[in-house]
Amino acid sequence: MRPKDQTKELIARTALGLFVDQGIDGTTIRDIAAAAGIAEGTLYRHYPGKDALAWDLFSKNYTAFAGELHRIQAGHVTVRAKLEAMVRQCCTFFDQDPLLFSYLLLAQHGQLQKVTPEMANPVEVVREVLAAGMDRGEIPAGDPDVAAAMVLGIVLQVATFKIYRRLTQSLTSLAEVLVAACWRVAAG
Amino acid sequence: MRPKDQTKELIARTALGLFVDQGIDGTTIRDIAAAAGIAEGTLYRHYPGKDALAWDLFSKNYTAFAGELHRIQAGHVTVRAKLEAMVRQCCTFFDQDPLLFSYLLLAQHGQLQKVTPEMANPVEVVREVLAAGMDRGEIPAGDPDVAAAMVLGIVLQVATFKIYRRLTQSLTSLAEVLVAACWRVAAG
DNA sequence: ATATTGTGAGTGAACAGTCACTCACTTAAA
DNA sequence: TTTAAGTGAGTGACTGTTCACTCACAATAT
Repeated sequence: MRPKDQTKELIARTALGLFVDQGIDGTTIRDIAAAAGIAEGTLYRHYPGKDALAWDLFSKNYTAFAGELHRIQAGHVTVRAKLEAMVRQCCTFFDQDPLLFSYLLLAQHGQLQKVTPEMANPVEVVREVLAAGMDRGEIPAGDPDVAAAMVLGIVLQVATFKIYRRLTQSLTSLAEVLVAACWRVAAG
Repeated sequence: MRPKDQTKELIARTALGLFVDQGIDGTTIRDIAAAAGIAEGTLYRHYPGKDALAWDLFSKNYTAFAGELHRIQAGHVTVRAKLEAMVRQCCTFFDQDPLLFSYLLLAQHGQLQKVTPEMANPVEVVREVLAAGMDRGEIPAGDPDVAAAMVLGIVLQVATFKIYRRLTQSLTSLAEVLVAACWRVAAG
């Protein structure tokens, strides 16, 4: 018998991989159990069900990432520095765990409706940084939601290209280009 | 009895709406038939099956949009003008048929693997425009895939924010901001 | 030291529900 | 009358989930 936490982690990682390349609906409990080398029933010792597994995988990592972004951003003074730090953090995250990053990006469409406003949210962190910068006059005033969308779009679409193998470089190696682009967009 | 084409169009539009707000896997043939006010069997008179319906809906509109982008871009000389025309076309498309735009954006993840290289592709159109501009020295040389990703990201993420009602303005009203941002990113 | 009991992760056949799809049939246009 | 669109109960495959059971191990009693 495996230690309990180890089995739960095995299930989580196995499901993550299958969810990313077959989709959540396209992945069955039997798929996960077979790939993890456990019985179907075992999965239910650790998770209430498939939806709960998918949601757990999403919400825990989504809020954790939001928390990291918030913490890292708080360590800098200027918008420019905050933005740079956040973009670099995204790149590092992607390169360290592309599967998890892909899942957060992919699962959004299905899970985002369950995200409550009080949950820590990466999008909100970026928006707040830009909104504060506009208030302080560091960057030109404008709609902070639009600015946040554009900045996020630059990073996330490059990540998406990597996922679909349209790009082969590491995101970290592109960090400078991305930071520069984001800053140009934000600084107007 | 309805004319054949009219029924097929009714099925297509109804499916489009359900696919966008429940996902393709989350939408059943019964859902589509009920919403369209037809019998399940009727759907099979017009489409070979559910997958074929989803693919037809995606591929026809995806390539049609790519074709429009290509045509519109060809009507301008400078990269700057080509880019502006393409961005404006995206905005117009979104505002005129947000449901269809959402579907193309959403269905990508599931259907993109069926997209063959010889199919007309909006992403490729943008990439080609930027690559040509780099060759001609109109914009600084760089990785055209990265540049295409950043430009696309700006427009698509703003569209995504609109879909999730994080933004309320029409995309057309944001066109100038988007064009300016895309140009700043492309022009380095 | 040895025997007994309790624990809970692991199992997989069974279950009830849902799905995409079929087909014998009806309806109505040509 | 002929042709084709429209119908919806029926079908079999597959789904998420359950549950009675196993068994390695730890705690307790002897």
